[in-house]
Amino acid sequence: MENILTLAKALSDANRLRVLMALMERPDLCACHLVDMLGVTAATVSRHMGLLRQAGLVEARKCGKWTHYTLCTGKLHTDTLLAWVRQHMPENEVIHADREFIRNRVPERMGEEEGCGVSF
Amino acid sequence: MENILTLAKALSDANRLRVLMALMERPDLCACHLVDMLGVTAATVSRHMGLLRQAGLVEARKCGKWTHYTLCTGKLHTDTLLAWVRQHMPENEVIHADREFIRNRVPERMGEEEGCGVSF
DNA sequence: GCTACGTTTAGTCAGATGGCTAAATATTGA
DNA sequence: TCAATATTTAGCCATCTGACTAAACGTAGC
Repeated sequence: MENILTLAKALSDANRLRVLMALMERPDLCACHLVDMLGVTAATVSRHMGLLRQAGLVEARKCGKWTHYTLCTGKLHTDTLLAWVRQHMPENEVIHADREFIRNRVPERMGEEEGCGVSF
Repeated sequence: MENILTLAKALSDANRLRVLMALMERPDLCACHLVDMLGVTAATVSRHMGLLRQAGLVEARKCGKWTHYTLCTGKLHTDTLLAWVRQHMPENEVIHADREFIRNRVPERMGEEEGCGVSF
């Protein structure tokens, strides 16, 4: 039950849902992108990502100064849950704006070595 | 997003998960059964059921003095979500005990007219 | 109408949650 | 080493949540 509870709580916040949708649109976003996209402080992003990581929904990869996040794949229960989120998330303004933000402000391919490659 | 948020929050409580699992085991439980099963007050059960109802996961049917609850079916997003819960809920002690409770203390077929038919 | 019983609502309280700022930590580059 | 930048941790505060009690509401039966 703990596992399901942890996953449900991880989805129980609008900003965390936005992050998950963003990572479906563009894997490998780094924290500084999420700070700008959500409009909250780096500290707040850090805590949200910690929760998503603890729930097993995302994994972090340190790349120099930057931390890149990716959706976890390969586990049946989280794969199914993320598919459910993607399928039933309505196309609202916020999600649409986030998608635009990513397309306009986040480079298509982020270098493996040189961090996120953009300064905001 | 609201809808997904509401559903995620509905699943974010151990007692509500127990209720959902109980309703999968035995549809049509009435509030007094849930009061005994969860070991909380009727007021608390009432609020939990209100949240589950608002989320579109259960529906209530008034039968004389008693209120019977059933899982909502027929909507893709909630059907999928409930299937996910059923499939990935681990067989822990609490869930097992609840199942035993239902088998031992809740009659197999509850009358349509005469309420839940048991007194505790 | 009155009583009994099941449920809901109102009001209160403790603990969890999400946000912030400030300080600490880690890494890059001069 | 020192400064700059990205992230995390600690500490604080406002709001949300889940529990309770007490009171209100609804229905059945006398």
